[in-house]
Amino acid sequence: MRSSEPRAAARSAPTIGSVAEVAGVSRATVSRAFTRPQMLRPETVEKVRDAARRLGYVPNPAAKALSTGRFGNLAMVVPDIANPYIPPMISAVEEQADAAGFAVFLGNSAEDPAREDLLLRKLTPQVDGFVLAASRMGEDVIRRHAQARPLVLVNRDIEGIPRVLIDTAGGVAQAVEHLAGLGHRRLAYLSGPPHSWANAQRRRAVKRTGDKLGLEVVTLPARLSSHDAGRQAVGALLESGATAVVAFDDLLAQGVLAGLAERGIRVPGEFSVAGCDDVLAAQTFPPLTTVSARAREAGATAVELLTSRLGSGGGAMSDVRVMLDTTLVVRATTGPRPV
Amino acid sequence: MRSSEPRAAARSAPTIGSVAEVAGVSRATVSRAFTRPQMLRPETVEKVRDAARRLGYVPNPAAKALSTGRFGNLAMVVPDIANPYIPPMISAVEEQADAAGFAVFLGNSAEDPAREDLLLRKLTPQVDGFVLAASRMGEDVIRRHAQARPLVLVNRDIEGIPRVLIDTAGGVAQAVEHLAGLGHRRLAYLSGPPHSWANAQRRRAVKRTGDKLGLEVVTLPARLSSHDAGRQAVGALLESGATAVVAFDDLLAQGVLAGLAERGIRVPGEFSVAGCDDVLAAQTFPPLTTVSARAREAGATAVELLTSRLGSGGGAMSDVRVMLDTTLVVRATTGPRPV
DNA sequence: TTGTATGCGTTATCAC
DNA sequence: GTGATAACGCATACAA
Repeated sequence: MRSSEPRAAARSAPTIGSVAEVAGVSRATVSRAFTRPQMLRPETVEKVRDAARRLGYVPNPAAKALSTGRFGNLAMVVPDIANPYIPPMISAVEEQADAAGFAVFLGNSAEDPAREDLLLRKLTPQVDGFVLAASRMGEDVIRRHAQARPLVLVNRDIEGIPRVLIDTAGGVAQAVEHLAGLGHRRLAYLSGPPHSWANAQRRRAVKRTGDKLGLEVVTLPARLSSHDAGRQAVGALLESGATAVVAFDDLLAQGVLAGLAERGIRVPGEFSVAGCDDVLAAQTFPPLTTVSARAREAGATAVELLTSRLGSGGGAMSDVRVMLDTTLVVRATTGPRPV
Repeated sequence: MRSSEPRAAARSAPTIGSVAEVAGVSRATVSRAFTRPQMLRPETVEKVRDAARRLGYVPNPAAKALSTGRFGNLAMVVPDIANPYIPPMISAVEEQADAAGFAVFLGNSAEDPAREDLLLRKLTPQVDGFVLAASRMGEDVIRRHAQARPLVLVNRDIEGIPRVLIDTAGGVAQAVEHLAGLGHRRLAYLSGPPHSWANAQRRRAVKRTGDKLGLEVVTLPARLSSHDAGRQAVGALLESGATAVVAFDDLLAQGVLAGLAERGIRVPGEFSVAGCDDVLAAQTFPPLTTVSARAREAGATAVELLTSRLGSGGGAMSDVRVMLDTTLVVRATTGPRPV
């Protein structure tokens, strides 16, 4: 079956067989020396490891996977890698997975549910589990994938599927209270992606807290999370009569800042702006009041849930739902209501 | 060898055997229906594909890899996924790889050459090739890896290894000319990571162009590419007597803008700032004059090089070195020398 | 054009 | 404690 020339990829990499030969033992013994050393005499283990080291032997994961049905790989699928709250999460997932001995596939769905579904289908046969960040797929589709492989969701709340939720409701509520405390009476919420769990959560939190404090709350659509969308929303924002805005995320908030600056409206003197996710930190001008994100922790936690479940032989746990609290970080874009 | 319970990962996924059974053909025919349809009668192909579809058959990549020595996977390794010029590149790599039928592993070296080396070693046995962005590893180490697997570098210039270089020298030279044209006589270059090819290239371009135009050029170290590093460099910047700065990248430039704003120094009225990479677009205040990046194209090109080389049976081409030109994007942070 | 037989590198089940 | 050997799922020489 082998073509005439050596295979393209691994040309004559040492196999378990060559190690066995050099060590003067059987292939089975070599295998055991790595997977179950306690079954062997210590000196045998040493002998085998020595031979392996000399040959530069590395186990072939494809063969291992074929035999065990386990791959040593995870996949992380995200809606938009360019969104700044994603990379820290990826980074945390990668670190945590690496520490647990897993390599990580990355998939970018570009906010397209169909593409996300396809990605999962293609990745399934070579991963042990998935981390899905802010999945845009339908609940039924997610459930189907969860049946094929262990799967942990981040910022998507589906009962029965392990999930890590960054609970921005608390932080957003604090933002509303903060603005109310500064005397604002009419407040706008600038929406994010419509299918986003986070957006629904934040919108609700603004509304509820605003109602409680007797504020008027208007909700403005933005459709996308982007700088431009924020800038373009400024017109509607000013027409709404609000004196302060809570934006779905920092990108939108930054766009709003730019749009206000263009119109010569001073922040926070004439208008207050709060963001969410704390991804731009103090990088805006003025430094943005925002809600802390904990994206790194969310990623790390998701992998912990996944690997612990994989370790326990895939035994389904009861419903797991981890909430990560958030708090308001007051910087310099919020101030007293203009008089 | 199978343990009593079904394997953890793929429980009874349909195999080529089940498809063969349903379609009433041999397993070899099923295999050929997917890999070499032209060898079969069209109706046979149709019959097989039909059965496969009904069963939801997905080829097992581990078995395929074991048999062919090809994996259908690429790995992309980056120094720091949080650096905003990286995600667009990853995104492009992913798209292009996906289009060519490859899945993508992502590795984050955290700027650590040893970690990068380890990552590659662990990934090697399950990928067909690598894209290394701004690798921090030693040249000999890279060459060794390149011997094990086809490998394309981005922004790292090693003879004999295919590489895609974003040639910011041109854009940076334009920036210096632009500043000279505005009357600046003393100019600073704010450095980036010391082991970075891009940093060396940009520093040289500033120096050379400055010399040519009779400007005084001072080079300031920054060690890191970060907002804070830029802000902290402002003191040294002002002491240097320069009236304009070209920063290694936009992040540094943005930090400089913040540091200047803190001191009440107006941009571009009293000081001019230019960045590089165009990752913040118009998101700074004022919108940043910078050098275009083309990170997406670089990523896509790298994958093209890689897959074309893989397609051609791994036959080594002669030296490949793709340069992507850049140009200056003038926005609002550069202006006439203060009088 | 299609079927048969074999091997890819590993783990696991038996023997010894 | 260790050695044969049969899977795992697929691709391919070879036979028909």
